[in-house]
Amino acid sequence: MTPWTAVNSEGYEAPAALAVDTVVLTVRDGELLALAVRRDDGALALPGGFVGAGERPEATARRKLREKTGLRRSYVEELGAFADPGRDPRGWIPSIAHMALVPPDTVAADPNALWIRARGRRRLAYDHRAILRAAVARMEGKLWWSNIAVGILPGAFTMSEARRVYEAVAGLRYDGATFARDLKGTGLVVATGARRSEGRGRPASLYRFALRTPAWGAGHRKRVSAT
Amino acid sequence: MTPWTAVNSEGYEAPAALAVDTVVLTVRDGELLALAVRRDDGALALPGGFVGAGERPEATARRKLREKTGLRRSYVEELGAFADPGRDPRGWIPSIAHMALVPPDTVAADPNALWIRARGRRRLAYDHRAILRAAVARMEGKLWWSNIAVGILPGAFTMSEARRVYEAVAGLRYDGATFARDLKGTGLVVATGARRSEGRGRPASLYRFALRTPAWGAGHRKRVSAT
DNA sequence: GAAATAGTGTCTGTGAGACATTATGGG
DNA sequence: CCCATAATGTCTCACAGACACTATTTC
Repeated sequence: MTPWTAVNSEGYEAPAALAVDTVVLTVRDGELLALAVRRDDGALALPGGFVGAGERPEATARRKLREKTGLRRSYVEELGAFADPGRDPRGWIPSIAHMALVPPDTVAADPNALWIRARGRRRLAYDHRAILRAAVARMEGKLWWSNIAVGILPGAFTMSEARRVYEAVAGLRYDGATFARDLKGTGLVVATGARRSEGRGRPASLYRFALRTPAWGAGHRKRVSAT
Repeated sequence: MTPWTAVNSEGYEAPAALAVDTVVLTVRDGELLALAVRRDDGALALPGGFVGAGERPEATARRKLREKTGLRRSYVEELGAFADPGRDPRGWIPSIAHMALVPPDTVAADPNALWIRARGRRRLAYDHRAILRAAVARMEGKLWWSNIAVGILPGAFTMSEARRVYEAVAGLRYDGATFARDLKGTGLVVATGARRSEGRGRPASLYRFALRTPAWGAGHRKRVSAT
């Protein structure tokens, strides 16, 4: 295959296209999962596509996310640019990497899409393993300082549900009592007043995030260790 | 002026170019400063340029930094992509924004370059004010968790010098004794054993960063308030 | 009532912030 | 000698982590 090329109206070589690749993350059964797409040649890649002329890259990310999962209002944030020469064998194609967070019950609408372990060692096409690693690192770093988990947790959730998500993302175990105290202390969540019974045991109070848009909690001590 | 355009070999519209814009930061007289370049039309802009085919964007940033300041080995990190349509009137030109940190004695080699207040309200061309704001926010957020200040402080520095830089970046005042204790506690700096007399007062011990490459300190409490 | 899960109360170690005190130089 | 700055020591408050104990539900 001959690589794609482009020349601009000034006569200089230009990028052949601008791509967006998205790390779609969720938590299921205590594990951090990422969405991958099996290409025609069998290789796995992150969901992505080309930015259209006049389109914002985040809009491209949301468009592709909708195609693969059907979701319309997910948390999406930019990870950074991946533009090293040779990253895409098709030619000079910089990619703006994004990270999206989706609820655990999200089904892969695309038949070629599947969930893989975000911390696994699966091979991915292009430089997509580096992008995946960047997303996991970003997620770990921001978890306690923002309402980033809003994208994974449902509208109302129990402290135990939230704890399992936080544990999966951070790769740590938290004490239930301490976790609830600290998460409430961030000011990012509020009690709904409702309760939910989950099989055996005392019903749990339900909480929701005070904001469903990006926000930061008050200054709290960095979480470095856990039970 | 007619906008630049580009079409790739597949027949689709492509970006007219890939740009890099760099926020060059330093601290002088207790103030956080950024390098700006006066264009022919009189407007101020961040130093930047186009990424060459086969060039890594960070290499472009370093190349332009060298042209404007003569510096070769500065701390440079990526801020993110700025690619909204219409951000550049010349056409579809995404920009990979970078942040560079340079010592206070850096002179602007380019006669059109000047230092402006990073937190000031000067108008900048394109979307460069947004890029500048992103750089200041990144700097504030990372200061205590990394040796990012390595780019601004000289090879050997006193705790007072370091404190003035940290204060300018964070926009806060720190207690001298507490600052020294905490900075030493990060494990990012080591004492050289030498001392330096600065006019009146007891001579100060000199320190240097243990690493001059990007690194993170141990988990420490977030600095949210100060004296 | 037993088991399971939710939630409360409390103790402790650590570290940030503040500040008093001592040390050591220059004018 | 006086002043200025550096460095040390220490007190206190807040909070993370741990864990004992109570509460409320299902089986």
